[in-house]
Amino acid sequence: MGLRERKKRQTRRAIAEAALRLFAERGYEETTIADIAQAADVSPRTFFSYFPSKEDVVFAEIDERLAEVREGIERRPADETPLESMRRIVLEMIEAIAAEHGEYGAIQVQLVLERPSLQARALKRMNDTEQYVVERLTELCPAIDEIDAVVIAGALVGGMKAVITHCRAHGYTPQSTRSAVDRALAIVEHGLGSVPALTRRAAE
Amino acid sequence: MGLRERKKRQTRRAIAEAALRLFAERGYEETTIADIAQAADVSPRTFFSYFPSKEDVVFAEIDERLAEVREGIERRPADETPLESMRRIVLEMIEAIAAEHGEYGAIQVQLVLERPSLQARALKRMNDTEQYVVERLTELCPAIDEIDAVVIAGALVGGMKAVITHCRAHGYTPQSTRSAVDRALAIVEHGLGSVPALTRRAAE
DNA sequence: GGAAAAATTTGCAACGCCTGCAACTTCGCA
DNA sequence: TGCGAAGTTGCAGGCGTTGCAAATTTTTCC
Repeated sequence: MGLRERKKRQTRRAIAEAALRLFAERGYEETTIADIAQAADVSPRTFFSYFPSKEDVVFAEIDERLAEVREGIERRPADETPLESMRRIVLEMIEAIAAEHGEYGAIQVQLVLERPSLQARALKRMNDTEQYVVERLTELCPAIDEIDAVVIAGALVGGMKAVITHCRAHGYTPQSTRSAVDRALAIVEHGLGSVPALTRRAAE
Repeated sequence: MGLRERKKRQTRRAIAEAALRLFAERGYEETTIADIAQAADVSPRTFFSYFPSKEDVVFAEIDERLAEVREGIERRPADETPLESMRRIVLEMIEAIAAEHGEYGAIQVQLVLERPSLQARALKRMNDTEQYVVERLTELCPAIDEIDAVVIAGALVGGMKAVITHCRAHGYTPQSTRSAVDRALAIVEHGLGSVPALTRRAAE
C-alpha cells in the first residue's frame, strides 16, 4: 500500500473521529462542517470528498463492519437448512450492529436515537440490508416464491430491528439484549400465533 | 368554521397541489420552494408555516389518511382475539396506505421509491406507526410481555412494508397486491417455519 | 534526480433549504 | 368602528452541498 492510500485512510479516520468527538461534546446540530474540518485539519471542501454528507459520517463505522460481515457470510456450510443459515446470518449482523465499536459506539447510538433525521437514515440502511437478506435467501432456496422471500426478510429484519432498538433505548445489558433477541427469533420463526397472550380472548 | 380556517385549509391545499404537480412535471430536486410558492400564489416564507419541510408536503395526504384510520380503530368489537384485531388494524392501515389517493397518488409513490431521502422519511413514518401498533397491542393484551409486543409489531409492520413496497415497485395490480398481503399475513402469523422451502435442506 | 502526469486538496462562488425577526395585513369580536 | 389576535411577508443570515479551476502533492517514467 502506497503512501497515497495510507494518507487517505488516515485522513478519513481523522475526519470521522473529529466529527464524533465534536458531536459528543457539543451536539450534532451545533457542530458545523467547518468545525469538523478545522478539528481534522483539512479544508471544509475536503470533508465532502471523504463523506457524501454530514449524516454519513455517523454511519461510517457501522457500514464498514457490515461490509465485513457480508464478506464472511458468503461461505456457509451447505448442510444446514436455509432457516438455520438465515438465523446465523441475522445473528452475525446483529452482533456487528449491536456491539459497541470503539470508544464512540455509545455516542453513535445516542445520536441516532435522538435525531429524527439520523433515525430515518438508519432505517434506510436497515432497509438496504433487508434487500441483501432477500438476495441471500433466494440464493439459499432458489425455488422459493418471490413474495415469500420478501415477506420473510421483512418480518425477520423488522422484528430484529424492533428488539434491538427497544433494548438500546431502554438500556438493556448485553446479556438481556441477547436473550431478547433469542426470544424475538423464536417468535418470528414460530409465528405470532405461538404467543399465548395474542390468541386469548380479552373477556375475563 | 370561520373564514379564517377555511382560507387556511384552502391555502394548504393549494400549496400541496402546486408542489405535487411541479414535482410530477419537472422532478423533485428540480423544483424549489420558491417555485412552489409562486405556483400556489403565496410567499416562499409562507410555505414553511404550512409544511415544516419540502419533504413533508409529499407525505401530507397519507398522514391525514392515517390519522383518520387511527381514529376509527379505537372502537373495535371486544369479542375477537387480539390477533384478529391486529389483523383488522393492519389491513385497514394497508388500505389507507396502498390506495391511490386523488390524482397524485401515483406520483407520490414514484417519488418515494426513487428518492433515497424520501424513502428514508417514509421508513421513519412506518416506524412511527409501528410504535402505534405496539401501544394498541399492549392495550389489547395488558398482560403481554413488553419484548413480545415490540417484536410482534416489528415483524408485522416489517413484513407488511416489504410486501407493499415490492408490489408497488413491480407494478402489481390491486388484486394481486391484496393476495400477496394475505399471503404475507399468513406467513407472519404461522411463522417462517411454516414455509416449506425454508426448512428443506439444500441437498437434492 | 528531475520533469511530466495523475491524483488530491483547496478556495471560491453559488444554490437551495430553512429559521428568526420585525413590519404589515387581515380577520374576529365586542 | 376599532382593538387584539392570527396570519403573511420580506429580509437577513446560517448551513449543507456542489461545481469549477487553481494550487499542491504524489507517482511514474526517463
